[in-house]
This record gives sequence, structure tokens and C-alpha cells, in this order.
Amino acid sequence: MSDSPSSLPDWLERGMVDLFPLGNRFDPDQHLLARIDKANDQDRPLRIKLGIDPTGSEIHLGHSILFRKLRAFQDAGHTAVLIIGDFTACIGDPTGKSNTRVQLNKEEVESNAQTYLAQLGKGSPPDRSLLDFTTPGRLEVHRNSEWLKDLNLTKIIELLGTATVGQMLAKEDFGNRYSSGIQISLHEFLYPLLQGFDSVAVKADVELGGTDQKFNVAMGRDLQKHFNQRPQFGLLLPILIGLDGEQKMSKSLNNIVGLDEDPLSMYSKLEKIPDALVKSYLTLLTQIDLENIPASPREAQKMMALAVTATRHGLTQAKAAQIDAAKIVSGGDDSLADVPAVSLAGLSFPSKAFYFLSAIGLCKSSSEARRLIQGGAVKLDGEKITDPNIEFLDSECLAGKVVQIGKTTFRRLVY
RNA sequence: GGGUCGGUGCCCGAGUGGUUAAUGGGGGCGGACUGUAAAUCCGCUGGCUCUGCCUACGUUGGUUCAAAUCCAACCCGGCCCA
Repeated sequence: MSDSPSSLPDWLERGMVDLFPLGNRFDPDQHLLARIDKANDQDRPLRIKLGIDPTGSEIHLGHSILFRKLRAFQDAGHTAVLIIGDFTACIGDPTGKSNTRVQLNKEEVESNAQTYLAQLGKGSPPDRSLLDFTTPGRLEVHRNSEWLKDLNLTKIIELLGTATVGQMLAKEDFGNRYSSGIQISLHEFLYPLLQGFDSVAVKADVELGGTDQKFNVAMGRDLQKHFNQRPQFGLLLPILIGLDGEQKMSKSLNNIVGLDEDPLSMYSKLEKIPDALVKSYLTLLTQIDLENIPASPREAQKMMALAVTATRHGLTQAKAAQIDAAKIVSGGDDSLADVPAVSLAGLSFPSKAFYFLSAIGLCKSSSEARRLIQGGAVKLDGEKITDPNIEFLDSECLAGKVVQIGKTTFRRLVY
């Protein structure tokens, strides 16, 4: 950390790709540090906005970059304002989409929202959760339907009047779609405006977002000015590249590490990551000093996998996962320390191999289970199963054993 | 609203009456190899307690012994015109 007056503290700067505006260090409208100083003088925490659209049910490491930064603000004494975009989710953020997004219904959105909150650590102590849900004054959770559902047409027209078609088409996604003849529905133009209006509604001082959110965050500034508020700062963080090493981490691209994954599968996925990503994962997902990255690429992968797994599961469990992963790779038949259990309850016996694998949810379908068995991917207590029709007469034959599917999926069968 | 072209499996894209669960490529998964990987090679890639039975080529109906393939209406999209 430099002591030059305008340099940002490390907790704020780490991983950051853009902060705007970035002008006069002593103007609270031009420089975030001035805004922070002023807030401290007035003994008032800053309000840090982060909006999430509850369009999926699983939070992954890519999302967690933003939440980690939000948490850093919380730990520095500021207020995290988490906005669940229950209303906007029904429009669909056009950002990064090449097609109009499907609209979700209210029930799906609310159930996704609950799942999100649980994954962020609602109900867990602050040291084990992604966000601090317990310290008073550190977190507000809002749904944007609170202020959006009752907007009347007059207000909506006022919002629409603040932006122009030219501005909208200047936004990359819209521009691309427009010029390549892909339809843009009019309601999609409302999305950036409504996201911007969220900033007005919560009086945000800072909005966090991925780099793809710059347009929407800037829209928030415009609207705050329009409604005579002090405009927010935009703090943008990178989009995490997924396990494939090429595309952004995204469930639909099947390249994610989910926050709720067990230590072993988390570690196993992470230690396989392309070498080029190791540094960015360490930067964005841990606090580790980047000077300490081992020179050997393999060692660097392991170190990163251990560190990232530890942020979620603690160092002890992460180390156990590392040891287990090494055993798996070496093919040794030592028993693994921590194998997630899966229940045999509900199976009917006699039970053929392909049937129970799909019935307990380890394979997507019984056909897939057959294929995997025939492909030599399935082991029971280290012994390869080759016949999908092999029968197990009762749960005694299975209970306590460890099923392995492929190289990294292990489950202990229990009653 | 008019004209025109088109809607095939996760994606792209063949197929224009008959062993077609549907060529090929991408992606994904599994196996071998390896620094776990990547590259390469091989296999798999609709569902079902499966020697068989279902469901599939925008939707619905029709013609036929037989349709993704022919006909009709409808729905959706691109382009041109208004």
C-alpha cells in the first residue's frame, strides 16, 4: 500500500478494473476516497449497492468476486445494500445476451432469491459466510419490486425521457444486436433505466458490478443526478473466466465451481484449472500475497486450489481435500478422509446398478448410468463395475461402500 | 398488413416419403496418456429397473401400409415493401 494521498487501500483496490469517476482527490463527487473521508467525518457509513438477478439458483465463484468486495466494504464499516432484482429479473438483463431473455415468473424468482441468501450465508456466523448478515448496520436487503412495482406511467415516461435511443444503441449488446438484425424488444430498454433507478431508490454511494455493467452503473449516476442526488461511484470488477479457461464462468456454460460444492470436488476442479488463470483466481478469490505464488505451475495450481477451497470450507477441510485429491490421482486405494454421503433411502430392491445410480441422483438418467458403466467410469469400493444390470439384493450390499464416477465424483452410500 | 425465405437433438447443420433415435462438426461426458491438465488417440452423447417399450425434427390436424420429409391451418423469426 502506498502512502500517496490518492492511492486506494488494498482491500478496495484488489482485483478492481475500473473506478469512476476518478478526479480531484478532495472532491467527494469526484473521488471515492474523498467520499469516504466525508462519510467518516459525518460518522455515516457509505451505502454500497450490489444488485443480483435471481435468475438461477446456484451461486458460483464468479459471483463471489462481487460479494467478496461487498464484504470488504462491510468490514471497513460501510453498509452493503443488496438488491434482489425480483422485478427486473422478470424483464431480463440484456447484457451479454444475444437474444431476448426469457422472463421468469414470480415464484421461481422468489425461490431463487431465498437460495441465494442461504448461499451468501444468511443464518451463518460472519466468519463462515460470504456476507456479514449479523453485525448491525452492515447489511440491507431489498427487493426492487418494493419501489418498481408501483411506478406509474408518468414516472416511467420521466425515466424514459432521461435516455436516448442513441445512448441505448451505443451500449454494446444492443448495438450488436441491432446491427445484426436480431430483435430488441422495447421493454429491454427499460432494464438499464430500472437498474439505475434502483440506485436512486437506495441512495447508493457506490455501485459494484462486473465490467459488463458499466453502462448500467453509469445510467444509475445519470438518474441520481436527474433526481438531485449525489451520484454514485462505479466500481467494476472482472468477469471471472470459467474452468474451461476461455469463457466467463456461467452455469449454462458448465464451467463453474459452485459455492455449495463439497471441499473435494471444489479442490479437484480448481487444481485442474488452466495455468494462465491461476493468478487471477488468487487475486480475485483470496487475500493471498501474490509474491508467494510458486514458480512451478503445478504447485501454483495446488496452492490456489487449496487457498480458494479454504475460503469456503476452512483450511482444515481444504487440506483434507488436497490429500484426498492426491490419493485419487495416484490411484492408491487408501480410503478418503471426507466423502460426501448419499442416502439409499427410497430405493427398491433388488436394485440393478444403473437403476440405483440414477435413483440416488448420481447420474442424470438411468440411460446415462448405463453408458457410464459400460464406458468403465464407475467403481464401487475401488472395484470397477462393468455390467449395468448387476443386481444388489438389499441395501446391506451397498451401505457403507464408496461409489466413484469418473475421476472426481465420490459418494459414500448410507441408509 | 403484403411479399418472400426459414423454424431439425445442448449449439451449428445435413437429410425433402421407407431399418432414421435421425449423417457431419462443435461442445459435453467417459477411457488411455500426462504435471491434474492441455495436445493426441479411442468410446459415448433422447427417456424408461432396457434382450423390449416409449417419446422426438415449431404447433395442430390431414394424405399414406409408411412422414422430419407431401397437404392445410396456425404460431414464431429473418429479409424486402407498407
